[in-house]
Amino acid sequence: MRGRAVVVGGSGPRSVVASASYEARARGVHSGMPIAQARRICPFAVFVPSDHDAYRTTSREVFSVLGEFTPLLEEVSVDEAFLDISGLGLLFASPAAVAERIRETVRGKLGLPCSIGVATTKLVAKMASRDAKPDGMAVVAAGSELGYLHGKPVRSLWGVGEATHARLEELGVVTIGDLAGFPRTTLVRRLGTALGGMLADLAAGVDDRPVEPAGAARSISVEETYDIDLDDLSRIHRELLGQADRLATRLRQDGFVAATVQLKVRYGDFTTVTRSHTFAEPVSTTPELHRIALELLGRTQAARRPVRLLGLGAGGLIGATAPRQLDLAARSWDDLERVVRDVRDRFGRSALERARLAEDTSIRRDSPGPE
DNA sequence: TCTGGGGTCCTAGGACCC
DNA sequence: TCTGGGGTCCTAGGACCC
Repeated sequence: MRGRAVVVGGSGPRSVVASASYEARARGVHSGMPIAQARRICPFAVFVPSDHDAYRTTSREVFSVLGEFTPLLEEVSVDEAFLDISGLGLLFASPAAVAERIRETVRGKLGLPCSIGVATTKLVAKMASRDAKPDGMAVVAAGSELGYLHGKPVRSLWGVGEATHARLEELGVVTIGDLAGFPRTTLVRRLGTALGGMLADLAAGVDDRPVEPAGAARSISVEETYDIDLDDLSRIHRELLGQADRLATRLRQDGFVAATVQLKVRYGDFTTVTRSHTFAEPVSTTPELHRIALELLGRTQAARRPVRLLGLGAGGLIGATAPRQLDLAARSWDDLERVVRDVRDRFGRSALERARLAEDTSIRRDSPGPE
């Protein structure tokens, strides 16, 4: 397929383009575009389904190569990472030399091209890497960041999407240079504290975000868009059972239990609602997740309105083996008594006592356990 | 043209706590 | 009888990224 227009994505009527070769992109195909549209504008392209297992495997191989250069590696997606190479100064003649060696190694070991942007900040490195595509390298030397940034369109900034772009356009901001000329207070007022502040910084070339290796996941979710909208409640219940099962499997694989469960429903007209619930005791099993999903579903208009998409997510993730906080926020005296009994069974009679009795010196602390 | 799936982070209002 | 200030957590929606 080398040299041909190739479009990767699902085969269903509602599938979108996951990725496309540069030949296809030249014809106007891009990620997120409906496959049906891609077929219209590029009928002679090769259409192939995605193979996420293969991408995951190859991704690990590439990251493994990158990890040999530095442990300061932040994976952005399956095919993209930041590397902090500031510690490699003694081993290489220049940052560009590091980048060239990485490209050679990835090509030599895995037969894959890759593109690299080299710069002093994450933002500029990210933007330079786009300039470097396909299969190249781009360096923005220290000190030349502002000159590099200011001529570019604001939309090219990482963090400026369609919505923010539209609002900036209303302000007459076209380039990053325009943005840099705007008072920070105006940006904060119009765009909010976090976004306004960040854009003001980025436009000024200020970006001290460190390269951070990924921490634990914050949420896990599954979702599916149906080829034909669902309007049968029993079918919807069954779909949610399948999703509960998939979600439970992933939670178990990754070693998590979830404090929060979220249901997502997209109706036929594309409006999307979410309903969530947080529990004192985390959940993780298929029956639990399914029961909760049905409860949450009851607070939507699913089936009364046709359903295009269903999704189930888990948040508030806690390591499955982590010690659990006993539920002291008991909902009734019965519950409270049960908790007190449980605590005393585990830690001894003196582990818990009523505060009103606390001055009674007869209460002994006969174990070094929790107070 | 009719819009995937899996994530992260932010905002705003409200409940609740001290 | 009416009411402060500071904080956390939850919920729902939304923007953004690949």
